[in-house]
Amino acid sequence: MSTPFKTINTVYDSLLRHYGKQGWWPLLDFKDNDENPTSSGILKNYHPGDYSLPATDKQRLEIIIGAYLVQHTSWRNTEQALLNLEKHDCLTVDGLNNLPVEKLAELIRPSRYYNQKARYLKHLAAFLKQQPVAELAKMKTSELQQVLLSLKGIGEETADSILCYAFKRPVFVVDLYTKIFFTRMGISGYDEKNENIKKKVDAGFLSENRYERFNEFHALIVEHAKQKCKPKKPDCSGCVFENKCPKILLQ
DNA sequence: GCCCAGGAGCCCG
DNA sequence: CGGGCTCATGGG
Repeated sequence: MSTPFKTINTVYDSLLRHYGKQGWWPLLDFKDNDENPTSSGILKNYHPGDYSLPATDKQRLEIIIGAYLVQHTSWRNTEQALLNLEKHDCLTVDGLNNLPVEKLAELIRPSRYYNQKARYLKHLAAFLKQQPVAELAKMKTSELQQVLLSLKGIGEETADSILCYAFKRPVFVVDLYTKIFFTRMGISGYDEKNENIKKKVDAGFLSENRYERFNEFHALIVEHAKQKCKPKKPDCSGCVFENKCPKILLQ
């Protein structure tokens, strides 16, 4: 299935106009204020339009850990797990390395599969002790992607999320929402390879402000999937694409 | 009670 | 490779 790059940009523009800038990736503390490191209990710290974030290695690490925790988990539960980690000074490489895996599992319990994720995060922390986030940030995107994919608990989607939101690389994150939305819209086939879907978006986003567009597009698709293009029960009435979407069935 | 959330590893044919 | 199973919280 071939999709003109014009279509990608039209869909992106419509989503952005309708939903606005999404402010991903949310951070507990985006002021980097040492006097108030725990974000005073505020939960959804989105930062719409501020693409200078993340600005520190601590913030990058927070996003990387959040990317593990959010797997197949609501952001609400993920936030709680992150707040528990921050409260116990474990949103750091050393903090994680000094924490027994059982205690870690306890702290991240609100996120699902916490025993598994605790093991993976211990593995991550041991790796980052040798290869700090600051070093990863210097790597080429393709090399960094291979490194991320070599870690237990990081698959294709999580690797791309980390590349885009923690390291600000121009990478389009393909998730199940994306496949469903694109299929219904006739942009891609449901069984189409992620690599092919990425190529279509890459071809569309050739202009300036590339990173910003990759950042917003995935976040916008997630928001649209939550509100309207829901996986099982799409709510097409009042959808931005109500009159344009061919509503192709998923099979 | 049901349903679903910003997935990945592993094992098998 | 692709399908099926496991992991195992909390809100609506």
